[in-house]
Amino acid sequence: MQPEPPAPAPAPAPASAQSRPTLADVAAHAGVSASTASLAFSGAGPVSDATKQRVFDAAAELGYGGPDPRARSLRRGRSGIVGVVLEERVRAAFLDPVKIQMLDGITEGIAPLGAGLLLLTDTGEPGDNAVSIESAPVDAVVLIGCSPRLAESVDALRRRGIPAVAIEGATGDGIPEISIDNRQATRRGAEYLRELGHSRVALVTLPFDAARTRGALTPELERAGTAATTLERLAGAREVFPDAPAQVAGASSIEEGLEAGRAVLADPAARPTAIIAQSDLLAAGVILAAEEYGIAVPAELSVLGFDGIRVDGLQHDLTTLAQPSAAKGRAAGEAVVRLLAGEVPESVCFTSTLHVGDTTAAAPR
Amino acid sequence: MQPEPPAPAPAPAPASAQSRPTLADVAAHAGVSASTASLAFSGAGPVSDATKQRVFDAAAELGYGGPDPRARSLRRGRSGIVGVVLEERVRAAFLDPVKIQMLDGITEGIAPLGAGLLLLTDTGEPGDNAVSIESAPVDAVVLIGCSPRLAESVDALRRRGIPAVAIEGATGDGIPEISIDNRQATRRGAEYLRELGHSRVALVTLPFDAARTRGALTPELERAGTAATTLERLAGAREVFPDAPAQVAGASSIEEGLEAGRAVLADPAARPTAIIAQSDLLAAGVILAAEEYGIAVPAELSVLGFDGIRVDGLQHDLTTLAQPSAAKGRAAGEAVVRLLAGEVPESVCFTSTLHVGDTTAAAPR
DNA sequence: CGGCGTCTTCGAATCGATTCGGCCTAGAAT
DNA sequence: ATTCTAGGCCGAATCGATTCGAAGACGCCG
Repeated sequence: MQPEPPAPAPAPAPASAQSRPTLADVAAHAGVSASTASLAFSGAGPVSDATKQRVFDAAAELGYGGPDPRARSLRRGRSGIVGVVLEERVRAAFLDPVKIQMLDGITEGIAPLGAGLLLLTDTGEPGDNAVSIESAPVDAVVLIGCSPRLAESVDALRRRGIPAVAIEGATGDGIPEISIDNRQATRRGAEYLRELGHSRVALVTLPFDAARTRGALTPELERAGTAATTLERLAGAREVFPDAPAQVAGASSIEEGLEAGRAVLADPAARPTAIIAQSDLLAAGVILAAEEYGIAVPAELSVLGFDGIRVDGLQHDLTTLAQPSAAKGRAAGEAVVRLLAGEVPESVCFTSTLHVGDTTAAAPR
Repeated sequence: MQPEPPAPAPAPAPASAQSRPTLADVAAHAGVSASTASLAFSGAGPVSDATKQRVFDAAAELGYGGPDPRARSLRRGRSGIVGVVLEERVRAAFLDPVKIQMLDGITEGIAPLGAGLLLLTDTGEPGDNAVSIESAPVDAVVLIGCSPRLAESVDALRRRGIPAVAIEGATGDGIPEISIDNRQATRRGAEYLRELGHSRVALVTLPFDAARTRGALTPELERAGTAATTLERLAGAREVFPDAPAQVAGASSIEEGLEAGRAVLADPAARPTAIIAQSDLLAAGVILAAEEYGIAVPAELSVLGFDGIRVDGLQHDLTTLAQPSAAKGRAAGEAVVRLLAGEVPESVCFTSTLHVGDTTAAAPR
């Protein structure tokens, strides 16, 4: 045996490699063709165990970390990533338990895909090299509470042939939509309050527009409103209490509910006997406001929420319209799976159920 | 003018296309080379406005939705995606305000990259085609509170040459780490309590292990603990109160804090005068437990938290060790940016500040 | 001992875009 | 009028892996 002085590298150290080894390098090192090495890694084709082992050994020796996902996704035409488009900044979305439950449901729904979730925000400008909704390596996207502004992005998605599913957002473009019966549910809740004898009812609503204008609801704001969910729930309440005054909150949070609640309850003379809040967090805030004023809930004031989340720390069992948030997310995820399988999932409208807790009671005489 | 029966498609409709048009198709349609079309889209090279316009027109006509991000990322070697590795399931992570603030900070930190955030969970098995931490098209990853189990994943990252940053998790592998002074901060808080005259102090801690074992802290559990943060904060408290009993919560939530608080405060005889909770949510739960027992906070019981978040709905200004969560996230994001720029960012250890609210007071005589 | 079937392995084309060096042409300078 | 300069555009190689049809080897059966 002769020495081999020109041998580039001994073996264990990937010293010679300027850059990372590729599948081809591994194949060469293992003495097989690139195709065989590929088969070995993907586990698909028929490869003898011996060969497979040889390939893995070579990979280990070269410090090869597996096939490059970029190349793989180019060739396969799939990236294994599902985009989630939020209309707010990440922080805002994550503060809303309903959105979180939906996100969780989505992850559950797309689990069979083994796909990752890419967070995208729908904030105009696709910067220089930014990964926006228009240029993200996603196999499909879930639009959450999408605004009208999304229209062009939706268009881009269609051009790129990326299937989409919308949650709580009418895109009306052949995109399957997952929604709930906002209007009917609220009406049912309102009817329940009427049955309890309430007639002086006030509303605390979610924002109407992107500017999150706060304060008493004005006809102008109501007309200019773009938030579909807010409008639908409002309409449902108005079907029962056409003249109920409404206070608009700036977001769905206890803090905002507290503020709105203070505004509504400030004047003892004009005090309602029941408040319909458009979310549980708002309702929780309203209850705190009532406590501040020494108003007993539900004896003196009934409070109705919406969502059916467990408000961490609230000492009441909120009467609320429980919507299946996680199920919505799961349905969206499953719709994505079907879309990617070439099927055409239908839109789904979930039903909310009235959960009677201890925050509503017969109207005080 | 004659009718054109055999004409495949007029122009606007991409009817003839079996599959989606590619850049090459657009280039051909515009009468330029593929390279020129590419330059036009990327906006980089010198292309006359006229040519550029011709390319865009052709694209519009063909219904071309822009360069395929998969191919682009293969060629460019970057995907524009940053992975965030959470050790829990998505839902769990999103329920923790601290994590959310960090996520938000991360998005802020990596903003100059224009990159998207890919949510990854570190749950063992990289399923068949799953996009796991081992095979995701990410340019870099942020490890959040990573457990020892992550070791092999970290190894895979190194092999694949993917830079990583760790938040609150000792990886000790040349990975820059963003952390806070858990131990010293807790010690400072404990010292403050001692100065107030407290000596009967109990602890309510975060989980020690992945199983989230609840209950009174046993020496075995303490020894087997793998959660660095929990252990550090515990050590800090023990420096001042070596014999303080500890109750372990199953997670950082008000609910868990409430339960732990009940356990600690159940026996009137063995009641402490102060409780050091390892998170604000736990502290909030403890306060609720105190209220249940009719124990006045802070007159009869002082409660110290950790994190400095605003607990939505809590009627107290919590005395707490405020950590800069968002700043931590931002620092991690910035570290990622630097890593991708080829620099070597250093580890950063943030300092928490003692915020004195209205939940601590001198120890009752 | 030869034909045939099966299990492996290999070649070569392909996915879609980017990029670098070179070539061409028009305008400017002398 | 000729040469120089520079802006524009094109060709061809490349990124790294996957995939399908075909070729090779081996064992079995007649």
